[in-house]
Amino acid sequence: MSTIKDVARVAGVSIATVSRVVNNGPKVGKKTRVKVTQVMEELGYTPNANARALVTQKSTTLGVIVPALTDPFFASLANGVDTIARQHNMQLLLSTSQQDAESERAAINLLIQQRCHSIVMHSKKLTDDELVDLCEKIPGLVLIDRVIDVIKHKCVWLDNEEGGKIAARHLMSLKHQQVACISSKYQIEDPTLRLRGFSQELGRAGIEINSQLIEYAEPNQQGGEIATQHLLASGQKFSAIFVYNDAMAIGAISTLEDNGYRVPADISVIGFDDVLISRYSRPKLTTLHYPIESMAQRAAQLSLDIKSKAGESAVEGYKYLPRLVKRESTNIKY
Amino acid sequence: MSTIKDVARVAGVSIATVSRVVNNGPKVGKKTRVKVTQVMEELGYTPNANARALVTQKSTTLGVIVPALTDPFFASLANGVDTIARQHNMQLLLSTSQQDAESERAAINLLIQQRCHSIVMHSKKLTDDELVDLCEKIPGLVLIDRVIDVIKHKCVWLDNEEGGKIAARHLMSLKHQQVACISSKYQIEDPTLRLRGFSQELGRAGIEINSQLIEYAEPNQQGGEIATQHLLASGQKFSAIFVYNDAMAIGAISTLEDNGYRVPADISVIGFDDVLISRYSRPKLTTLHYPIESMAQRAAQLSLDIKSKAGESAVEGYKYLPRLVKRESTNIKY
DNA sequence: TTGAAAGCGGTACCAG
DNA sequence: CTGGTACCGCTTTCAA
Repeated sequence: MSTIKDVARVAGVSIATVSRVVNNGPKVGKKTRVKVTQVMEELGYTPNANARALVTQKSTTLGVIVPALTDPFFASLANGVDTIARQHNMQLLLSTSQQDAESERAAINLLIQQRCHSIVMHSKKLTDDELVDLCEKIPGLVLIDRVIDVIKHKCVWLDNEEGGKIAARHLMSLKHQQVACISSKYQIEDPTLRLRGFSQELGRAGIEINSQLIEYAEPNQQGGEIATQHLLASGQKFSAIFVYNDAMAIGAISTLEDNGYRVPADISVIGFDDVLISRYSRPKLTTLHYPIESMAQRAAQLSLDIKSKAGESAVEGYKYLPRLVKRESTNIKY
Repeated sequence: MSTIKDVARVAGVSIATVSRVVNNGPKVGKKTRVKVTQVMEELGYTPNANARALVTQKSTTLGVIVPALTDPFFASLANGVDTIARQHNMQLLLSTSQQDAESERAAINLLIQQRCHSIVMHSKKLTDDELVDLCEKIPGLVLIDRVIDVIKHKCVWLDNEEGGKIAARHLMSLKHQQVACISSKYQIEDPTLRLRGFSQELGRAGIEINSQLIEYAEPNQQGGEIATQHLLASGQKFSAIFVYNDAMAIGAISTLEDNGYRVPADISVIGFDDVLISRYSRPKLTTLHYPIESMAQRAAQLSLDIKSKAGESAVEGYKYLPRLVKRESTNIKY
């Protein structure tokens, strides 16, 4: 791989001049510029980003930390960050965090080693304190899908509680009175907030959720199936189910139909997230759109902005609202 | 961010010594080692990967080039590479190529700038010649989902033709005689090979595909729907459809059912790829598993191996076979 | 066992 | 407009 020196030697100029040409610097004679450019071509010269980063103390790399890419939700998140990265001629440096605190720490350390100054991190396992510390060390660190009050201005998150409320209003507008819920057995923030918003909003209309109609299960399709079996077995009546996420919702629908219930004719089902599969399911799933890709773009932009506006207080975190996507799995109760 | 010099100064040793400690180098007094380690902690010192890469001419980064991450197929590919990267304490450097030749070139150039020596590339737009040239320039470049004869040893690909044959055998074993095909309107290699294998194998059994029963459409759900409408409208009889990919297959099923046909009771449908949605569809899709994640791991490993065994001829490319995954969308013809 | 010093490939300032 | 040169942070001989 040829270096700037090679180019300089062959072109018969100094490395300083080559550097100017490479960076479109001013004050380079036209002739010289042409000559140097030509030699660069000949030699297939490409500047070494490491050397550049070293001397300029800038990185052309945008870091992302997600649990894994196999989950389409996180793939979309990474994709959103990539969109912004491309706009700035930067590249994604990806670190996966495998759902445990230690990996999350390792992931961020690797990014620090690479002197990646802008990072979008999805962290569920590190404590608030640890994240606050990290934010101090890395000014360009932005958290996504999480809010921590003291560093709100570096957070981009979804209002899960409002999502629950929207779902509740939707079902009520469809005249449903007896509703069931399927939540995640992992009592992290998201499911708790969604459920809380949901029941609060129902409560405001005088509807109380029968606690026998709340099931907790693995947040995947099978979990949805099992939870639905329990719901059915409970003997309680219900005309609609609010499900923690789309995968579970699809599992729920499948169990419902296997048991002779039509969706949405007999029972309405509403999911959450609006991931790819919700569009492919039959009936197509009514769900709450989680605008993760926009959020990721916003987070990436925020991370980049912090750097440029260092010191200014203009940069703000951002709360997103889920949006109801009415498809086919919910209907008015007869 | 503190540097090696800071550590050296505070610890009262030379930077050479600090470097030795960092790299677990030999010949460091125990006391010194402890002292230095402690100072590193205090200062929160992290070695600068750029500086290291510069002097060692090695990269701790594994490059991946895919069209985009939104497609779960490519997300899985990236994930496979990440798995290997993690095993080697490396990180993913991701460049997206947006489906056009120019972006693919740009993507790889960015990786070259970063002096990323191991790269797994999914390229459909660059010409064979261009890729062969690139392979020469970048020894660690490995192609995935593509074979080029001269550089076969740097390719990891799927035998699409065999996939078509397997599908054909499966449908024949189910007694289907009149089969339809839905292919992609983009006549790149994959659909062509799948279709060729499929019809060849049928041909061996004396079954010819009625050319009116071959439809070409956009390779997505909607394309599958439209193609199926055409098939139905043609008035031709058929009891099974071999579909180019799962998204189209799901579209096909949906149109079939909308028109009163039961899948698989009336018509069997077989897809290709075995992406996430095929497990979520109703009926669950019978399809050909495309082991993209294993393939990606293999490609990444290959890329890494090339570097270490430079010069040796041991490294070989690898052809993968798709595997039939029998689920619910195909059944014996009555 | 430790330190001094020569780079790795660039950038940017200062002279000329 | 161009060249000389002092670093950027680190690894790696070579001596001590």
